[in-house]
Amino acid sequence: MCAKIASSRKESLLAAAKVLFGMHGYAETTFKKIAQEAGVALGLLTHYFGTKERLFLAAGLDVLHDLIRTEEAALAQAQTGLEAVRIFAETYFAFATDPDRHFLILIRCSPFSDLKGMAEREVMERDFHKLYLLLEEALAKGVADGSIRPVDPLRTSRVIFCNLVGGVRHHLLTPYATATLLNDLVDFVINGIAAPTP
Amino acid sequence: MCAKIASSRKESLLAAAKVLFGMHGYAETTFKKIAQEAGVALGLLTHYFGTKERLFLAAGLDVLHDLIRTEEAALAQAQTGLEAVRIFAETYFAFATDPDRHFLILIRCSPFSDLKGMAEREVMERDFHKLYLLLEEALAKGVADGSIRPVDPLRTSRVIFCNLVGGVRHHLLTPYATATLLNDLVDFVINGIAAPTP
Amino acid sequence: MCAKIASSRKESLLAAAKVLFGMHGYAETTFKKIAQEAGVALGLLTHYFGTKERLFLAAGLDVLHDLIRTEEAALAQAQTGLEAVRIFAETYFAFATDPDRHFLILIRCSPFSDLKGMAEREVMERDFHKLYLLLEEALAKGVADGSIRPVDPLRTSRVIFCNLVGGVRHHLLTPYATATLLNDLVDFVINGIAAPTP
Amino acid sequence: MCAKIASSRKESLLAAAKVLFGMHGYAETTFKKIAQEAGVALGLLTHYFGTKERLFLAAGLDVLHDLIRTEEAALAQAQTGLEAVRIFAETYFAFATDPDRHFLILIRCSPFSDLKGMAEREVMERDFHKLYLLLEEALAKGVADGSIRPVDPLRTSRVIFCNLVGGVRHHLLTPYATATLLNDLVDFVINGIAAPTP
DNA sequence: CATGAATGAGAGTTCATTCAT
DNA sequence: GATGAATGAACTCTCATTCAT
Repeated sequence: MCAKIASSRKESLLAAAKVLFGMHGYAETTFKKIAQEAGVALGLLTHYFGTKERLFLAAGLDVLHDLIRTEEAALAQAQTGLEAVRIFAETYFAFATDPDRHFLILIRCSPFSDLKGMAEREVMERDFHKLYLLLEEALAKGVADGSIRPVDPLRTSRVIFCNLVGGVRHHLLTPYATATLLNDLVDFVINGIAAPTP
Repeated sequence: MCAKIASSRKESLLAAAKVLFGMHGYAETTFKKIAQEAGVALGLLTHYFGTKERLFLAAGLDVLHDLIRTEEAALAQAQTGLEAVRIFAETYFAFATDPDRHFLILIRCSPFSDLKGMAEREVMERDFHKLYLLLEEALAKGVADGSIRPVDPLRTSRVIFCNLVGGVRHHLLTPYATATLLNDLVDFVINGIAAPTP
Repeated sequence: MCAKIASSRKESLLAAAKVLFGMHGYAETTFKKIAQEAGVALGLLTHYFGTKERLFLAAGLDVLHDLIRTEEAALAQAQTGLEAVRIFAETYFAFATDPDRHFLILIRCSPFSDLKGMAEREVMERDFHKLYLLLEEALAKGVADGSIRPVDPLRTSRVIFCNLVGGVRHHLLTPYATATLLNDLVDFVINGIAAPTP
Repeated sequence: MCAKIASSRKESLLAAAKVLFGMHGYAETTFKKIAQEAGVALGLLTHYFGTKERLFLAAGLDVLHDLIRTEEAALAQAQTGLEAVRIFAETYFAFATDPDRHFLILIRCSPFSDLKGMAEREVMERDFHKLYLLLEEALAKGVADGSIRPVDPLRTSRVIFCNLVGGVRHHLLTPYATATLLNDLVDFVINGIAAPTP
């Protein structure tokens, strides 16, 4: 029980960090606010996470790993490579738009974030790279099974990721997203890579 | 002469703000650093721009207006709608990757930025919207002149902008961009909307 | 056995405290560092010693009592009063420069230390006074046995202690000590008090 | 007048720092206490002195330079080398026991202090060395003019400084100083080096 | 217009001490 | 006895903003 209590305090802090960093960003989120939101003492933040930056990274990595696991589970259902790409994109958007997944924190500390000076940025970059690999594999598989045009998997994975990243940022941050934007992007991507039907 | 000196001081501050905000972000950039970079007195910042946020916005809007003017000039050369879309995308990327244009500041204060609490965010959103309109007009023109498939200009403009935004962030912020990414994106977009050739 | 374990834990803490307080001073030394250095649980510090100040004092007194016992044992060998004074000074310097004796902690919590606010300072002052008495007795003995000029034992003991304290601080803390300083001081003191040889 | 006001704020802080660092030591003295004692805003401490350590050093060096100037002025009156040594010692003690000179701060940040980790310790050590040189010169002069026994000036200067340092610490920090201690030390030193009178 | 000294609230972080287990 | 998670006051230092000159 001791372990459980300790664990729950740490988890409360991590959860509060995800919410507040996600909603208000790094600079606007203070230790005080996080501790109050989590309902625990201020000092526990340093106790468990060391520094603000490390907490930020921990919160982001937690969501990132969740996303990777979710993608892997979803991709297991795909029959063809083209189907895998569609599933990847749809799962990505579903995850990003589910408030309970706290994708916003990831927007703020991913390699796409504005935060440049972040120490241990490499950890985030390395783990984020795993997502690209999943997409690359799906593309290679589709080229092999004939469901996808003979494209370069590496270059095409980057092009597709631009669609995903742009879509999520439009949807979550701007007033410019149309109601169908995320669906339109999936269609745009699939049409762009699908093998021609004879 | 007196007015000229004052004006050059104000411009020095704005230029320094673009550089520093762009390189180090909002929170990391202080009045002191800006004043030192510009080589003028600290108090002039408040004198000319009021608050830090207003300076940030002024710097961002300056770049945004520059971008809009640049797009308008480039689009004047386009014959067909499809050509206009290509020019729009290429000009956007060329602007974003030209260090002298200080696009980075725009990344940090555009509606795609992580900064939510920004007052006067609407001003930025309103002016940014003009870019969307330019792209929408190009699409509508292309549909009309037959160079572009019969797509919905509004929805398609958002899809294309996702490609532009994702491309710029990949290129400027992450280690994942391939050497051909920006060209690949232009091709991907053009192929996705071009009218079929008989 | 249980008592032995407890005792060894307490002793580990005291030893670690001597080392760390001696090397880095009172403020720089934390409970965490001491517990880690000793390899025992953090809570045992309060358990055994109450407060940080009490631990500091305990560590200092331990070294002080060691010094007093060492002086007493050494003085037992002296034939004349003058010889006793010489032995006292030499023993003092030998003790202070032996790393295993942890004299540094004594420098930091003796009445010569900069630490003014120390509660229970009187305990330290009272026990430190015993050293002065040993030196006073040696001087009185020397005056009585004719080996020392007819000086006032009290006043002269203070003068001699100034030499000892100054010597130790030069040697341990500053870059100004010459290689022969401690020997020079013994000679200077002995020459200053020795009875003239006819 | 602008310069005068600014200067007086800075001087108030330095004066308050001397008093409080001297009375309560480095760790116990906080920015808040210094600013309150000086009657100025907290932020001015960083504004003028950068960090706490730099302020500490500035306060100590200010007193040290005052001491050096005082010694130099006093030594100008000396006829013989022996007289110069006596004047040096008497001036040192007079300075150290004058509350208006704030010698206590020097005790806490001189190379004889317990503070080891102090950055820029070398500055203090270098300037402190000038005192040793003054004493060495006096000794060399005395040896040359026959007022002092043929001693080694370097080694003897260190021995004498041990007397001064030990004397000041006894007087200022401990309850062991006799009423005549500082005079006794001057006599002890002079007797120890004076050339024998025929 | 121009300057930079002055302000003080608030930030992240440290740490002795407590106490439930 | 032994543990280390938990607490929160206090610390140093930052910085946008003000304002007298």
